[in-house]
Amino acid sequence: MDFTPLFHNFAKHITLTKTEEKYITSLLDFKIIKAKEFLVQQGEISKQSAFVLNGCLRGYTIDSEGTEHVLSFAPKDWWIADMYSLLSQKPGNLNIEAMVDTEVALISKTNQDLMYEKVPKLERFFRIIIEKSLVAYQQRLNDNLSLTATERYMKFCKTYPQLINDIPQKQIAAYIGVTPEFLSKLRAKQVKAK
Amino acid sequence: MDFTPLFHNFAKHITLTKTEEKYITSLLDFKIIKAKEFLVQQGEISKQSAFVLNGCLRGYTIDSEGTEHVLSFAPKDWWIADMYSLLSQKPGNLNIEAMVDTEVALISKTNQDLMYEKVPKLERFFRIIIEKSLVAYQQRLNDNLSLTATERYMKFCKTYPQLINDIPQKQIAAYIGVTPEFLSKLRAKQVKAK
DNA sequence: ATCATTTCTTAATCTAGGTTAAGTATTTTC
DNA sequence: GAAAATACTTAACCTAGATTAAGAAATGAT
Repeated sequence: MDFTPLFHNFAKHITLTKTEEKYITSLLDFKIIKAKEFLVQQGEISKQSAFVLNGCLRGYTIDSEGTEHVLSFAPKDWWIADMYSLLSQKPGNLNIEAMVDTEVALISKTNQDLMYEKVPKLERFFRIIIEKSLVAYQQRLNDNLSLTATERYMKFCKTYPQLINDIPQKQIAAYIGVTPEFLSKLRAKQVKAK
Repeated sequence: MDFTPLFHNFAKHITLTKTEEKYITSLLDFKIIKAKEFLVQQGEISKQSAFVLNGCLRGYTIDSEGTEHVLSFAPKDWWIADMYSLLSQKPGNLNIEAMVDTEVALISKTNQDLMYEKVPKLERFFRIIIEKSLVAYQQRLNDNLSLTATERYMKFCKTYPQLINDIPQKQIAAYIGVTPEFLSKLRAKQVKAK
């Protein structure tokens, strides 16, 4: 149960004292999520955010046809949560599932609010990472409005080179917004083009 | 030049003293943007965020084919900025244009950073509104991945009832991600269905 | 190692939504 | 208030990507 990667993450934007680190540690939970198990499932009210210490989670929704849509992958050093449910305290529609056995640091909403009071610097930290996340989602929405499936796939490959070989293609398809069959067709065409 | 709506907006999440309000006011600029004029254009490095006192702005990109994609409408009481450019201080790809004559309160990035130092409560305020914005973009991305054009149009009508009659249909089309011709077809079908 | 499950590929067929084009409102501008 | 510009509609035709289906390859469980 080593939270070092989390404190490295904090250190990217703020400086914490040893005392503050100990205090924060006291508010964290550690959990191992086995492959294919869930951190949250749709319909539940989310109680916590997760920071991935190692392994990989994915957040996805299931639409009325039963099709999955991946909203985010969270490999090592990424934050993930059903922000909608966490903020509104209403049932969410996100499933957060482990793609491989995954270790996470968990912060409950209650403890996060406590942390903000006791260590106001964290308010800045989370403002900054949420800003970055917002920019990424705006960019991705824009990509979905303006790029073809092929362009989105190529962009995904550039943006997540480490994930390409580690995750099933059907998950990439569910992220860029095409069927697995069509992604397969695209890739076959690209190979020929070389 | 009346910033009252902005302080009402702050009051939704934090409480400011009169002194703090005066200090913040000293860091704001007031500007009238005439219809069809720009607050920012793609290629520029954004220097400020805007809060709409009255009127309406829209943020859109133009893709390689010359097609416009609306990322956000900002009517009265909304915040808008090219967050990517503002945070990275690199040239952005967002155009922010007034749809009608619009009055805005502007905060430069420099002054915003100053404000965070002097009035740390604002750090919380902006964390909260950015969180909400993030949830909205996640939801919208999910809608674009999982809903049909008709469903997205109906959802837009529910979400922005006040905008429906005030903005050109082609802007709604550029927001939900269809051509104006196709939106026109959808609407004709809906009218018949009644 | 073997069987079962899941993932990936290929190919034929289909469709939501795009494109092109031409005509009809509706605004804007002077 | 007439002319020009912009927005909206309709319709014929087109295409990127979906669907269906069936086989091949990879992974996992026992």
